[in-house]
Amino acid sequence: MEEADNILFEIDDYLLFDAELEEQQAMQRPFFLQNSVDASGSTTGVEGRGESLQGKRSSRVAFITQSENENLVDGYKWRKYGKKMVKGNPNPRNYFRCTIEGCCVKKRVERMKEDSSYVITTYEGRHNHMAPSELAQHGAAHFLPLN
DNA sequence: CGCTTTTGACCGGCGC
DNA sequence: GCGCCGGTCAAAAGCG
Repeated sequence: MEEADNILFEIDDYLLFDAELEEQQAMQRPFFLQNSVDASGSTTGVEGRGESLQGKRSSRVAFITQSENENLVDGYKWRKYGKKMVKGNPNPRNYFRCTIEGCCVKKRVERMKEDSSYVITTYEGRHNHMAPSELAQHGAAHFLPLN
């Protein structure tokens, strides 16, 4: 398991926002993940940010991590429900769902086609529950949004 | 025994 | 309507 706490707290933070606010928030801090660094020293950057999802309730954010292991620890528990080869990428895409009952957050994980040492993780939706105990033990409140 | 992963089937949207 | 494509289902297998 790769340690990537700096990044993942930010992701968790982001997912607490409403979809309606997403575009506005993204504009105000377009590179809020840019300088996050995981324990191995890899620097990551935002892949996508709050593109307009008019009409849809989901929020979506993707980020890139240079990592051998694509199973990054983000404090949530996920169940894999699919795997697909997508066009133009020799690497498979994996689909996960949050295991908490009633929580419809999904994520997909795939390696970059240009450089397969990078992992792209895309989160979709908002958790309807707090993050599990590990985050709480670290004082997750510290990372909650200011509003 | 209760979960998770695996994997091909299935499905719906979209372009032609 | 048909086929491609991305996303999801679900049965079976795997695992602690």
